[in-house]
Amino acid sequence: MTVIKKTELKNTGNDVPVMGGVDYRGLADFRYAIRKFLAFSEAAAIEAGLTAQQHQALLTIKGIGSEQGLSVGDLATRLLVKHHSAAELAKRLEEAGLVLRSQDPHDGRRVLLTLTDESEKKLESLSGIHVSEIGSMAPELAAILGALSVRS
Amino acid sequence: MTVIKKTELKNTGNDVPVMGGVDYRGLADFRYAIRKFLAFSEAAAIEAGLTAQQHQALLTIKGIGSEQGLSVGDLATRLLVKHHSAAELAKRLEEAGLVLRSQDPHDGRRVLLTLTDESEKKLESLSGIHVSEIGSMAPELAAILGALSVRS
DNA sequence: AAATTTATATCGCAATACGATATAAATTTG
DNA sequence: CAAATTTATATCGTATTGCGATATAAATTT
Repeated sequence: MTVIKKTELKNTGNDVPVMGGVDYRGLADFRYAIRKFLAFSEAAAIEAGLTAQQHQALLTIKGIGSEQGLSVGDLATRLLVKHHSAAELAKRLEEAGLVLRSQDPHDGRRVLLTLTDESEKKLESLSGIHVSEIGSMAPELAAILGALSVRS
Repeated sequence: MTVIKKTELKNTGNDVPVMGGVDYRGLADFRYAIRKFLAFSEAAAIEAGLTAQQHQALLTIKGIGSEQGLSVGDLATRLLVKHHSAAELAKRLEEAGLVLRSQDPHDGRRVLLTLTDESEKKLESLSGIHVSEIGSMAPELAAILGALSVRS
């Protein structure tokens, strides 16, 4: 692992980092891109009367669940949170009238979540906006990823 | 805006969504990819004795800052948080011995943040791990982005 | 020199994910 | 087939963290 003094490879612009050095600028740019997307997304969700978490839960239920819905456990798996965190999220969603809970007929322990008409509409609208935004940011993101992957 | 009954376009596998429909599955996959990356990153940071926020702050200071450091305000801008949230983060970083604060000689209001030797080492190690991980996930992410961008 | 603007800091609050724990249904086992 | 174990969800108290409101201090404008 070659360590080079930072004074020698300081990024003062869009320079390509010195070979062998760690591309801190590229990594920082990648984070910034992710944060920008998440900030955009949260603002859109809030605008629609949802929290960012609620929006993502709805999207997961709709995108990953079957016709019968998605279980709380599967929601947790997909959101990468603990099962009881997903249970709490599901409770809040139900209280807000955004999901319906139903017992899985094949397994009484499981609770299946489905969207309501209201959340269905909100999600459809939000999803359109998001596809557009992702389309706009994709080239930049691809460039960042490419630059980071070259010297790895 | 064409609305198609969900029963007609339910994603039961890796099917390409019906033309004109919203690609909920693709959007959900994109979110999942982001969450996986962030979860990986947080675990790596914790492993190194940092919180995810501290790690990202260090990366931003190193990747975006000049030789003299990065101001609290610029850190806030890049992390997309409010200025006082960045100030609190900076305070915690200093308490943890991960950054040094110094007054900007050209503007007494500004506080410039620089890494300590310890955080410099931690960041270098973490950054190497991250470049590898990003290299691994890049193809999948590109595929998801491509699929989402095609029908937009 | 006073007023305004800019940069950072402090305080109390709210949201949310977590660990520990509980309940209930399904599965395994003796 | 009943007891023990495992699996799925729910509840409670706690800790972290970002925010709004507010404060302080330095720079800039008037």
